Amino acid sequence: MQIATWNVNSIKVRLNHVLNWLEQTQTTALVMQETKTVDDAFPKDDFEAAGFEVLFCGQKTYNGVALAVRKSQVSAVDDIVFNIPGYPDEQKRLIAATITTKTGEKVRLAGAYFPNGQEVGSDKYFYKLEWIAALTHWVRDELGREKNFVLGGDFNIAPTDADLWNPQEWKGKILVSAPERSAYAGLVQSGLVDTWTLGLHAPETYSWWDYRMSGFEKNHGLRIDHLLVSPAVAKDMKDVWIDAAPRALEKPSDHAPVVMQLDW
DNA sequence: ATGGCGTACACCGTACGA
Repeated sequence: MQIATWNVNSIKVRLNHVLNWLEQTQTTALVMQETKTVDDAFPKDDFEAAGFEVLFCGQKTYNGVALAVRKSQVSAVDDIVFNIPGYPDEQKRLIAATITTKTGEKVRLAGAYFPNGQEVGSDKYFYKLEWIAALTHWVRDELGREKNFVLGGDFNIAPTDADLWNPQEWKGKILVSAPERSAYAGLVQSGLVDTWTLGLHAPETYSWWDYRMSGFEKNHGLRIDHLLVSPAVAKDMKDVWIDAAPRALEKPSDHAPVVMQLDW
């Protein structure tokens, strides 16, 4: 069983990339961010025709999240959540559901699009920190309820300097500031395992590259998309990687999928 | 210091991203 997260930067523009990638990789469940479309315009029929059940929580122009599961491998999708319970928010940034596989495994899967924060000290920055605090609170509750839990998404945080191609230029800035990194660590410490720390990875492996200045060709990237899992899931994890191939296609998203393979 | 590129909305440019 394979679970992945991908910031698609517009589901309408990226629809064929996403469906082709799901077909090629045979991924079981995918959470998507920055769908950038209202629910009425989400390409639901295209996902269903490709064999997926899809849930989505979107808005005009910005943000928006979705979750697709392969029907041939999943028998039930329950307890759907749109946005953080108890944290009223116009911005659509969280989706979750409990998935039961045909082999009888049950996993709570959440997909998150963390606020970008724009600039340290800005209103958007404080919203980012507040949003992460609310998410952390919710995750703690969820972990008490379901032993198999996966949180994937665009976290908009590079956890260490090894996750930046040019750490000296990012020092103290948005995506790397100490309060953001500390919020990331706090989220992990609420009872999750950062899957990236379980494997050996080539250095300079990133999940995002700027469209400008040939960022991808030069591998001038950041690693800001992550998969965090409960200990029970970590125990059955076989591998985790970033699939940079879709970033090399025509009209790519600026993010690449992060993928994890489970022993299920 | 700025913009460089891409997307959305809808102006014929602005907001936003990371």
